[in-house]
Amino acid sequence: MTNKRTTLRELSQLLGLSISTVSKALSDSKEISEKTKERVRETAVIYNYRQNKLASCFRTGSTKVIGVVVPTLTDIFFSEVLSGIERYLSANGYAMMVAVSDDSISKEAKVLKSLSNGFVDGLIISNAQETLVKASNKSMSVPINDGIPMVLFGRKNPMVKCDQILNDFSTVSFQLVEYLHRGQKCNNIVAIGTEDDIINTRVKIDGFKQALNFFGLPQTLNSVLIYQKADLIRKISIVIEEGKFDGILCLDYESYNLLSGILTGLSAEVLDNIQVATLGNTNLLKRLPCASIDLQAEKIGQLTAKTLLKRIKAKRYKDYFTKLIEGNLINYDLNGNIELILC
Amino acid sequence: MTNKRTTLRELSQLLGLSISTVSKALSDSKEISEKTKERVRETAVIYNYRQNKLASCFRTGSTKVIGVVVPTLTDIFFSEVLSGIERYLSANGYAMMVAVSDDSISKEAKVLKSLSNGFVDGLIISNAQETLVKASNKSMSVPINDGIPMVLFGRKNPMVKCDQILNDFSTVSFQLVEYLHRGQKCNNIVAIGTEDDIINTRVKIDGFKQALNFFGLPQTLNSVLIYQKADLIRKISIVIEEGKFDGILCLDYESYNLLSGILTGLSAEVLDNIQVATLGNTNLLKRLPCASIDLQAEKIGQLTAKTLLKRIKAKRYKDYFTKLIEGNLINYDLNGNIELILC
DNA sequence: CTGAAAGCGCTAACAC
DNA sequence: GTGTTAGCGCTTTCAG
Repeated sequence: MTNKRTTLRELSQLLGLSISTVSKALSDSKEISEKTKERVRETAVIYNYRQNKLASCFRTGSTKVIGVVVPTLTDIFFSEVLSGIERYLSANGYAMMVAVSDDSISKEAKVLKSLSNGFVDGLIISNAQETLVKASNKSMSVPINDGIPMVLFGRKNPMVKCDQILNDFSTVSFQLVEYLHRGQKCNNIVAIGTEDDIINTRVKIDGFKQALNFFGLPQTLNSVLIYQKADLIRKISIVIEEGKFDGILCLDYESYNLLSGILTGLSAEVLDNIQVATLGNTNLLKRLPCASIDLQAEKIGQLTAKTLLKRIKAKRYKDYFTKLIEGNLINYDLNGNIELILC
Repeated sequence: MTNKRTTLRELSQLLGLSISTVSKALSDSKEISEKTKERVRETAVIYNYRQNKLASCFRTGSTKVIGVVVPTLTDIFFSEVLSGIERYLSANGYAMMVAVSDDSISKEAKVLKSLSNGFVDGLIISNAQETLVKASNKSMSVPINDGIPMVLFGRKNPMVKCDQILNDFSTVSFQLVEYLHRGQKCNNIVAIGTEDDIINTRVKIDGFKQALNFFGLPQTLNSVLIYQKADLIRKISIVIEEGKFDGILCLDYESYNLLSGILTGLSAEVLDNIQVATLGNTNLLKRLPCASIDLQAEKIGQLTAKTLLKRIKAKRYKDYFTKLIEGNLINYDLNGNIELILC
């Protein structure tokens, strides 16, 4: 119930020792005799001593706190990455501050500025859409100027020289086309997606087109449908009605969800002639049986955190790398069974 | 590129002013003349001065950081609450540290201890399942002893005297039964759920049973099916096969998902005779057309944060309240249309 | 093995 | 309007 916390000074007076001795004793320094350490520890417990972290961080200049900035918290990809980051950090004695950019440059700039004031030892960032589309350096210049160790994930930012952990979306798309064509004998494949994450979507489209070329599959203006949600629903419906495609590749979670809604209303006859493949993890695949590539978000989080801690420990400002994470191709059926197809 | 940051002292020497004058000037104190302020600000910009937050927090004793502890980051309910918390906090000049308990007492104790060392001005917690089921005080005693302002959300903890923001799950269940019975003419209703969040599930079952009694609906041993995932799938399948129930109430997201998977395989004939109602927000309702109660997680987050900041500002250690948040009953169809039924 | 002392960078009471 | 000063609680040389 004590509101005022015991300080080192109080403890030292209680014990008849100097502050520095008590400090060393509590941090288990070998300069201090075991007997003294024991006495100090006992008294510390009795008086409910708790180190003032703020003071020690201030003194040592390091907080063991990592700042994480994401575009949103309600997208399962970012939730899982965050989960991986938290797991790795807390296992290594670090804590995590979380801020949200809402995909806006100004909010991102604001939170990065406020995180760059000494409170964090390093930053993990997935940039706002606006920052990337406009190639703005407004938000990133602050932490960069301050020389704060930094790792990016999820969305490539060519303007920033630092480690970046990204999905290998080009390969992911390619693999899904391969699955649809070779595995499911689809010969007319359409890719659908929203405009929400256009930077990554472009990479996915590249992989998709490469695959179409590679397998000698037809490619028209309608082979790639990228629209905003409402328009996409309309376009998909039309395409399905026309019945020209036998394979559909969903480039993001949202388009998969929209597609599911549309297909649910249709007859088994129609459904039997359409194969679906999508990006996404098993938490999301609750409707259509389909093939999917798990983006390994949790793993990305852990790797990102690991990379950052390494950078913090060994401050070398070169040899930055961009790591592309492969996806796991899985087959998901409605009984919840999961089968790893490739790896 | 400067790695060493400019300090107030350096700035003051550069300007030929005292440290305190510079400090006051930068915080726009009215003690300082406008002319001096302008000079100071200019020089600060030129030399890229950035306040050392750690030092000022240490000095003032307040960090404007709130610690948030949740059982998991990958559950959409907690993601949305977190999103609401972040929104409110950042709009009010606060930052957020996030830690995960993984529903374990020891992890919760660990993170709460490390958050209670002066780094945060207040705590927002949704307790670990284990803490609540075992009625353990191991994790909460540390912040309570330290007198850190604290608000709980999502899971009632009767052991802790502080503000608690909870869902009104009893009423939620009642309303869904009312919807199924009065609106959809169901007369044999079964409630299904997992064991993941047993504390809240019990409250939901209470509301469910009250409603059955209130509306004079039949109640048997099989009216409530609470099992672990695999068993639940089996039980649901049996119940549907028997065809005794015309209404199904899903008590959590997971059971809704499982049910969706099971129903998808069935004939339209069977489906037409079953009405589904569930707890959950629109992000989750992507399969079955159904009625649902949105738990307003984002709103809960904002209210929780608001309550905490109020407590921090006016430190009164009494009049703690428990607020029950009502849900919004909505109707969801497969076109993504949402209709507010009540509220 | 223990203690004295400096000081991290800043704020705020108080003096001028 | 500006400067002086004390000190937040801790770590860390350096002396003894």
